[in-house]
Amino acid sequence: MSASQTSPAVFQTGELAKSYDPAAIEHGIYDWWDRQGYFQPSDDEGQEPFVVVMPPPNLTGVLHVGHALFVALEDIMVRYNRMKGRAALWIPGADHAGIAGQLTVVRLLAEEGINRHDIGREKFLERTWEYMDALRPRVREQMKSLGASADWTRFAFTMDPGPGRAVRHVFKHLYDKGLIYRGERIISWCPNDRTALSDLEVVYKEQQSNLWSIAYPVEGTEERIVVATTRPETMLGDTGVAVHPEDERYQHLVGKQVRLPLMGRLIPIVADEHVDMTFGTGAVKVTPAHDPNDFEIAKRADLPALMIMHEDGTLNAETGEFAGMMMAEGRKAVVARLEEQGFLVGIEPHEHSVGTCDRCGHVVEPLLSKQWFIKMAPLAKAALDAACSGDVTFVPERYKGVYTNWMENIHEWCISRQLWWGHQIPIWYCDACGDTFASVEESVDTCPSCGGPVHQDPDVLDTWFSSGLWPFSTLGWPEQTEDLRRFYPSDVLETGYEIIFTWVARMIFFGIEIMGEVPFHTVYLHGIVRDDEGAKMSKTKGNVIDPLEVSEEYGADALRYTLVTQASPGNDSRLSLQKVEAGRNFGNKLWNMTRFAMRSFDPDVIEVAEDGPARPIGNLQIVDRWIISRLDAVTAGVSGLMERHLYGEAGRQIADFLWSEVADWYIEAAKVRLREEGEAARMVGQVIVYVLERALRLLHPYMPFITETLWQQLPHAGESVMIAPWPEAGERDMTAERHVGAMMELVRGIRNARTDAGVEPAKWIAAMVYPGEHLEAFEQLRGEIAFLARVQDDQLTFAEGKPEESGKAITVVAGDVMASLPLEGMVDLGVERERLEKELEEARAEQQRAEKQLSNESFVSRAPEHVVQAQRDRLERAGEQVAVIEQRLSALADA
RNA sequence: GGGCGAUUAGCUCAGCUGGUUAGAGCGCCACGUUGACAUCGUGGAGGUCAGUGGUUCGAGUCCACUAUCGCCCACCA
Repeated sequence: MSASQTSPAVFQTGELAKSYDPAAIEHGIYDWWDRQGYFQPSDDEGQEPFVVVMPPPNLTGVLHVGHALFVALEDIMVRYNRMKGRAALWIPGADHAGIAGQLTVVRLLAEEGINRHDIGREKFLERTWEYMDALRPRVREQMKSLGASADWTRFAFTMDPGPGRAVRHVFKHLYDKGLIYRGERIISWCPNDRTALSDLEVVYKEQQSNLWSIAYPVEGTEERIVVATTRPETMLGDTGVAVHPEDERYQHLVGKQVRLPLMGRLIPIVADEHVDMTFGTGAVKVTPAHDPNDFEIAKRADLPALMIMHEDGTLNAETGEFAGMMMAEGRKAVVARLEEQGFLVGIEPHEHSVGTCDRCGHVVEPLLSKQWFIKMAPLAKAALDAACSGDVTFVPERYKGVYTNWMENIHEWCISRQLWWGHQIPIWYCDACGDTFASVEESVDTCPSCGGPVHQDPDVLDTWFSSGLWPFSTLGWPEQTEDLRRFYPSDVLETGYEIIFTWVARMIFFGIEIMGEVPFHTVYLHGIVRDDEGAKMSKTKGNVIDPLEVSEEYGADALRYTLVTQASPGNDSRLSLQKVEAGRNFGNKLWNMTRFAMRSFDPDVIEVAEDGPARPIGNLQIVDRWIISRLDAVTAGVSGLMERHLYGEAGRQIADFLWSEVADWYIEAAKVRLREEGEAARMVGQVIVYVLERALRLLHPYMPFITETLWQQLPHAGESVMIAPWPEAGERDMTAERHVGAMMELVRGIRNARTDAGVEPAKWIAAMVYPGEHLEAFEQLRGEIAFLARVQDDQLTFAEGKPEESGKAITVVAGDVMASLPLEGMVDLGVERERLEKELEEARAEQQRAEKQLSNESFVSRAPEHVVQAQRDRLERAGEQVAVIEQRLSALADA
């Protein structure tokens, strides 16, 4: 079956539509690529793999514009490396999203009036799977519509059997090694979601609150000791008061007891170094079960921990009259009662940060609880070394510091969650002998030690546990698969800077611990895409830009191009529809350039070599040599930028080349020879096709759909631009660049002068040009110069020397080239004088700048020769300009 | 309390290893339907590159400090 039979209709050559319609071309191409098998890496062992593991989007909704950004960036990396001849593999996937996932389904059920506890765990999980299964293909389709060249045959979901098995193996490995343990400590508890959270799932928010001072009567004395707190309700759980051991104000009280107001129980006054003598009264209440510091103090002073809260955030029976109130309610009631009984001795406004749940926003309560933890110190050490040694590098580099700083101050990771949706902890308890053991089996029936009945720990793992295994769990680990052997470690991990800790760090230490090797060598970080006013996009604010709507209207190509080129690595960016529109306009420009090319000559006469249209040789005009040289310069520059991950700059340079050099100058100049037809036209065609085809290859990673469509229109070699080789840069032709540069300056100078003199744009004029060293070149460029500057062919003359006319003419000074435009009857001498005076001022300023530089002795002796020479040339040219303009001005004065 | 980033044209941003007169898109002004493109073309206006000091022959670019804004981290009762 030939490619043309199955290829999309838009590939059929023929007249292109007058304007670019992204929707018309983007549908259909993707499936064709897929059918061609381009998304899968070749089996060729000779090809070095290039692997990117996609950050798996949560299966909780549709994609947002942040997803579009990572798709664009990663796809650019993957397509570029594929064209470079690497066996490119981009592994797509999706995440079950733990709390977020469960919450989504809980809300959905709530709409049906169903509470998850009524239907039970099993039924709830069934519903969750239904939801996720329905969403999975949608997310996949959305990424496809953005052009993601990912290998869908390797698509992975964190809750699939493979990744699930990896989770159990890693858990057992760490458990048996003593790196996972169960312990009772203060954790962050979300009363709304009724689960423990890790430090990273708590978001601190500054809140204006109060600092309440409470007097605790010291038993057996008349004294009262005053403590300050931001959470007065926790006093119900106080089991002590602490002061600094060296605090002279309180030394006599240490060892005595206070009677806790409202509760009436006696609690001791203890000394602890942790207390800050300078803060508040220097005495602090100790609530071991609800504050991490207090818990530590209590451990040292051997104070009991008293829980005062239920898991739903209500005060428990220990709190007496306050039982049943929510913590916030309890606060008001406690304060009121304290005041009533005369224990409240002060309230002052105080700003402090309150922990909230990252997922639901509810205030988080510190709580003593028995949870599963990972001992981080040993894992962090290796992960830190990897960054310090350069095994893992960061783009931009500054994030290395963010990462190492976190690794150096790492805390234990609480991995158990009191949820239903997620990987159930593979720990089993024997009901007979009480044994606790980890198992890699999905289900265990009997205790391996005594054969008694067992039950599994009901909790699930933090969703980031499975995400942390992603670089190898997606490749089949713990099975020693062919994929694992060939594609681990991956090359670049591209993601948002906001998940360096939650995700990137964890993949690094898991990778090193489990695989013995870092999971990737480069971490590329992107920023947040904000709205055009710099605000984060959110559904509640109503400022979200839906990437799919936008790409439907302006094209996925335009969206991708815009997202990537408007941003720089690691920085936030602002997106607006206006910007995407500019991207679409660029697409239209490209479309019309190709359209012009294809209708200007017979494609059959274009010579095509093995790797594409043949590089034109032989009878080349200067402009041809110029544009090919420019293409080579851009190719080299862009390749270098790609290697350094400067994708935004690379994209801008490609577009800039196409628009302001190929379209604005080469194609315009080419019209002259295209009129001639025959061999001249054929040669121009060869050059245009060569340049366009190569530039389309450079642009392809950014705008895959339009480049494929247009590439198929042009004479080409191979099936698809997607698998065409990345262009190699040839030698530059500096001579051609210099001459054409001078020509461009001259043309601009003439156009400028025409405008200033008020010459009608349509009028063909006469010109006497003094090309200096460009004489020979300009003779060759005569037709182009005449056409571009709108000078009548037979009225364009070249002369040696400098303009000396005294008649009614306009003098043009353009770099080292000058011209005189005799415009009999059209020149307003006053206007011309004014214009020349302005030019004279500029030329003199230029002359002075060069003089100043050259008069600096140390500049001449210390700057590199070519820099000094450039100044000398500049001085000479400015001098000539000044002379000509002065001569002309004096001639005008005589007239 | 520590750390990081930003500050360049009216707006949004580039400017990679220091080197002529600092660029782009959008917006603005004037002109324009010349055989690809009005989703366009030609020309133009618009910047003491936040401030101060330093290094250097030379600084938007490197260093130090300051200011403003933003972000991250931290067991700030």
